[in-house]
Amino acid sequence: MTRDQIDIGFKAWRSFLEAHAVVIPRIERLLDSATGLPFTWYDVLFQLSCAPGQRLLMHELADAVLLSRSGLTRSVDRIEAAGLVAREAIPGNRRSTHVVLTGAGKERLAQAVPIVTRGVREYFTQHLSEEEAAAVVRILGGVRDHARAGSGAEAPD
Amino acid sequence: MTRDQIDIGFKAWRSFLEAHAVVIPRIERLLDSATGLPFTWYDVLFQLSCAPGQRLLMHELADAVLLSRSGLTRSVDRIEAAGLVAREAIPGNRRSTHVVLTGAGKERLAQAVPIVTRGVREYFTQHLSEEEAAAVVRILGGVRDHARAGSGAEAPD
DNA sequence: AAAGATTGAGAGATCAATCTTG
DNA sequence: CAAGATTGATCTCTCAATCTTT
Repeated sequence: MTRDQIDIGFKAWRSFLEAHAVVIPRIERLLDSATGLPFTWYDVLFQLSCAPGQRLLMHELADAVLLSRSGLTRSVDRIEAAGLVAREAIPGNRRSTHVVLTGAGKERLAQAVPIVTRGVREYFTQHLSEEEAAAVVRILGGVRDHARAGSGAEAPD
Repeated sequence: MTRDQIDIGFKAWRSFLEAHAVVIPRIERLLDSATGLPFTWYDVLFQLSCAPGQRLLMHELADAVLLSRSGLTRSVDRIEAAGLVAREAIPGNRRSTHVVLTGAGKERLAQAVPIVTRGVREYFTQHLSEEEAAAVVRILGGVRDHARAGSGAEAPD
């Protein structure tokens, strides 16, 4: 790796960190002021809505929403207390639990989706041409996949 | 914006979120196990080391490290208690404070830099060609700059 | 013993309110 | 009053340890 590559690589890294640090709070703020929903709650509801039967096992949901197992337990506690999801026992499997989207959860998500969609477009996709979006998918998708697979000994949880 | 653009834009957004969610904990883990330093501490020390006189005002530092004002106050409290930075009064300006890197802070940073450099390379820049890194700088840098500038009414702090 | 999920303890972050200085 | 920084209250996350089921 040449000197220039090191420099441009470092700049890419900082752009990545800074874009995240700027965009995420903007979208959280937008979502909260419009719906009172934290972004992490939104992600839980959204991932459940994408799943068949609108339900997932706790550990499947943890993987989907990019949270640790214990972090998800706390989060689901709160979202369940708010009535937007429910834990359901699974017949014939007493060590796993399903998390299901409730009717109230669906309604709340339906309010939130257009807000988030607007925020993501305004703060992120608006600046990307189709080619650039494809480049981001390829580049950052590759980063994600390699980091997940690589050096398995360092996997969390 | 066409239908395909919406889809690819959404995929780009998810890749961005997921890459961050996977890579950051990996690097935090690496840094912590090698030096005992949290990544946020590292960033504070690093930003100070880049500044002339190795010192910055609190609000300058807050901008540099991508943390809220109050978040930085707490963080500097802890780092100062550990002896790695010091607050210094500014002659002729009694409402601002300088944060300065101490000798111990420099040593600690010197240990940490190669670790972080290695982690960033392993989990991030390794997968980027020079062209791709330049694309990331251009694209995500643009996202960052527009989000910072745009819709000023929503700026935090 | 391993998988799935939860809990206790502790650290860190944010918002809104406050204090001080200019 | 505005700028700079801090504090109080609250929320959420993570790690390590634990409990239950297979």
